[in-house]
Amino acid sequence: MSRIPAPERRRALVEAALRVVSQRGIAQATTRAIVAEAGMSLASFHYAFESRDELIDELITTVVAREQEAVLPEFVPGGGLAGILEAGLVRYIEHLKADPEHEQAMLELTQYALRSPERHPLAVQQYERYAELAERSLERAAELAGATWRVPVAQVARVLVAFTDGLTFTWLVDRDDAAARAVAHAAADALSRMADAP
Amino acid sequence: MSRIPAPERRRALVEAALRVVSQRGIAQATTRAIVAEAGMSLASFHYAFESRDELIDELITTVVAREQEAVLPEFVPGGGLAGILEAGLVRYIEHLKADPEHEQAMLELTQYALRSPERHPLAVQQYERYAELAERSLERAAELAGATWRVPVAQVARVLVAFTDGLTFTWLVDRDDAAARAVAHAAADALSRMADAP
DNA sequence: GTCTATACACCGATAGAC
DNA sequence: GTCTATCGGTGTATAGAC
Repeated sequence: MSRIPAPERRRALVEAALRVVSQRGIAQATTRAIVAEAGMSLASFHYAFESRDELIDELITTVVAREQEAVLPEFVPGGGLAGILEAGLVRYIEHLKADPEHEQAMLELTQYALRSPERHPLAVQQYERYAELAERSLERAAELAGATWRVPVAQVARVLVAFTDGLTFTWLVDRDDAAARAVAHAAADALSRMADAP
Repeated sequence: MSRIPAPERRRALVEAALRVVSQRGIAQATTRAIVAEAGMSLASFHYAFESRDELIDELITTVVAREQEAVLPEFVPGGGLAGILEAGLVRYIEHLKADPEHEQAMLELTQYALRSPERHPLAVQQYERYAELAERSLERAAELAGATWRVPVAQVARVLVAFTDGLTFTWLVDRDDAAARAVAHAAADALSRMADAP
């Protein structure tokens, strides 16, 4: 393979690693599996990265950094705040169904990070990022509904993250769409009660 | 080591495996680590079990079978259904704080099971069991409050399981007790609205 | 810089002495 | 039945030819 600058090679390996983790799980994401996915030789890996751990760390930070707001609230005429939130959560469910492996990979990476003291902060960062994204969505939702958050939005955001996590985890187990929608409905209801309607 | 009947040896190995998974994670739960924890030789393992996979399967089924109702609702005078549910969830948080590694182990075992088609049914069974336990708690809570579930209890139970999972996962990341209580409060609120007050 | 070949540790599993 | 010793395989990481 021709000469590729190290940063580009790192990016390619991170992308390959994400695909392997998504498709086969973190336990199967060995350096050998990753370089095979990237179409590289094993030695190239250790030219670009010090160790497998270094790659996993970069994988987590990369994938978290580019995480977008999954729940973009849209105006739902007559739905009120609860309706807007529920629509957002239903859209998240669609996103989850479209790429379940990605969400499963994220959960696995989090759990992996939780197991080592050095990596635990990565998981914390990850969830701070999630909370930040949730906060922005909640602010926009309240704006659309003309409502005001009674509880600090940051606090509401953490509840939303927890609800989303639970929804994701249980859906990954049973793949029950109706149950997921019931969770979305209940969660939207609970969240909307943390705001004052206009 | 003196002669131990096979079933007893299996039990001892399952208990050792649970301790290893709890303390170090499933990735570190190798047969060698497990027999060391159990104080046995490596060969004894394969006398009691065909393979490591067989042990993991038995670990999951055993630990799920003996799972108790974590949330035992108690009567909270004047609290109403929401108060009873919230008190139950707060008690679950206490349980989680008392033995975080156990809940983390359960989540890891579930995720591990999700990754192989043969084991996926184990995860489904696990969550059916959770839902069953949740259902009983919800029935008792409604009874205590003199309320009636408007939505089928089985459906409410699944929402409760999802909320509990999300609460667990996020708390394991940030260890933020106040945030967990906020989730408990919101969840109890949402659940109570699925019932008719007397 | 990139490869093949290999070092070395540890994995699950087993053979064979007792 | 229980052990020690070992097998074959795979993991991460590296040496050395090109």
